[in-house]
Amino acid sequence: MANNVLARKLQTVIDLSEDDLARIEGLCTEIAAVSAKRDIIREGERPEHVHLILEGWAARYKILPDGARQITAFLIPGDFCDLHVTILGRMDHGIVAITPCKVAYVCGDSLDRLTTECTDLTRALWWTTLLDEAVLREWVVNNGRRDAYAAVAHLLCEMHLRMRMVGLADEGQFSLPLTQEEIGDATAMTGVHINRTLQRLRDDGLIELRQRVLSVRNVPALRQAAGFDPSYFHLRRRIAAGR
Amino acid sequence: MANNVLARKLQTVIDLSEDDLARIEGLCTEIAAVSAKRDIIREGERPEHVHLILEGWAARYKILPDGARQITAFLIPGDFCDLHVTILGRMDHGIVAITPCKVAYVCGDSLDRLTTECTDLTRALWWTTLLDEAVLREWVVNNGRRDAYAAVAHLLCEMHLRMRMVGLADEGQFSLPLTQEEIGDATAMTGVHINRTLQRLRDDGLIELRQRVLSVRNVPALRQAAGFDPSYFHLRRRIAAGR
DNA sequence: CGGGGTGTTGAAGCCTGTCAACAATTGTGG
DNA sequence: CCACAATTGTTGACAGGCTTCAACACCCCG
Repeated sequence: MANNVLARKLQTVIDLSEDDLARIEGLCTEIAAVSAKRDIIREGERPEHVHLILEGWAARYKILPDGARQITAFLIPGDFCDLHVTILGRMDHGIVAITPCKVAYVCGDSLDRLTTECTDLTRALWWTTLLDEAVLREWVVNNGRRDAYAAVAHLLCEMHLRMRMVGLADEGQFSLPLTQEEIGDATAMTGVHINRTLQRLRDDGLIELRQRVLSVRNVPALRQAAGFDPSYFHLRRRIAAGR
Repeated sequence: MANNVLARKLQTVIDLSEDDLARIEGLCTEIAAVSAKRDIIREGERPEHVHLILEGWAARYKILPDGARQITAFLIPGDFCDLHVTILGRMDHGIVAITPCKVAYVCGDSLDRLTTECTDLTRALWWTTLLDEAVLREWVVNNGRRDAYAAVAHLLCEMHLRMRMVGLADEGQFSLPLTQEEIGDATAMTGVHINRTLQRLRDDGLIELRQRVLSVRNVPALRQAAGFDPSYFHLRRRIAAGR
């Protein structure tokens, strides 16, 4: 398994040559540490670099006029924060570190060079963007048509699969460093109701969640409760399976 | 103003040369008519062509296990249905024609040729994809943190601006061929509640909606009620303004 | 050891859903 | 062009899921 999280993620869709691996590694030379609750990028900024999460969790969010917060994505190692800014120019939302993070500052030029020289890698980067979009569509469904129980279950299924994709989950257990309030800001509910919902998921024997570690007790049952169908990830067969 | 809807849309972000216009026109040679309520593409399909809406409205949607439908996007003239399928391969959702539509079947090869030969046009196509993503983030917010009144208002603001971008709205008035049920499937509410919400918007003097034509009586007030900030469209200044 | 953030619990209220009936509009076939 | 059917819009009463508010327990960190 590759050393670099981004490489591990891309390997879920294409095979990488030694040269590819070296190029990816070469993108991640400038690294910064961001402490928890600090913004990695703020709305309105025009960042010069593209930010790539190497360690820790972060969240995309929007703040509404009344002060409410909606998280529109969780970012885990291997995820780009702002691949789109190279074209759109300006951030239309903020990104905050949930845990302490290590973030790579990828220079736009080296990305450009990569996209002209390696068509396979370029396709894989396109894929990450389109995957983000597919995940986002699923979040619309989550906030729209699923009740609390299914929505929370679906979020857990998604994060489980994504953590597995980058080798950060083993046997149905992985680090989930979210407060109930943060889960609520993602699924559009209050922390209080997330609390009650997690209790039901626990009581039903689907999960265990202690000390910020989630254990999925019963993958098929959790997926069923969530109505989770991993095909929107467009993965090779093996990885999409529960374990 | 360009004749082709896609060209009009792209002109909101870049200037197009005569050559560019001709190339865009050249993409739209094979055209099919799809009648209302027919699927343009079904979930699971692997379309050979990329579909581009030339006339009419369509909707991206997902069906949940219990049969509920969530619309994740409305597609209007100038919108691509499945630019992503060239990379992801398989549709993870369906697209249905809301009104009778004219759809261009764009051949993947001619798109590939365009992307290797015209860097500006390629950037503009990237932009359309990234814009779709920005809109999707706003829909997560809509289904999550906005109440019925603000959510419906926001949807109307969005569609108004998008229709203006392709020259299909004049002076705060445009064709909105949606049933209240369809608006409900987009904003995650029932048709009944959409009905009551639209009445409130009417009573408050913000809109008029008759015979599938929406008149925005008071653009600033509607935007205020929605918490609508057009900056997520990343447009040139003039177009983003209300009229 | 103390304090701030986080998790937990209960009671009350509101927004939206559900169901059902009817009105209005649109579409269709003769 | 009319008559009928089907879809869409409208209204009311009632139910329910989630929110709000508030108090308290817990836990980790300095």
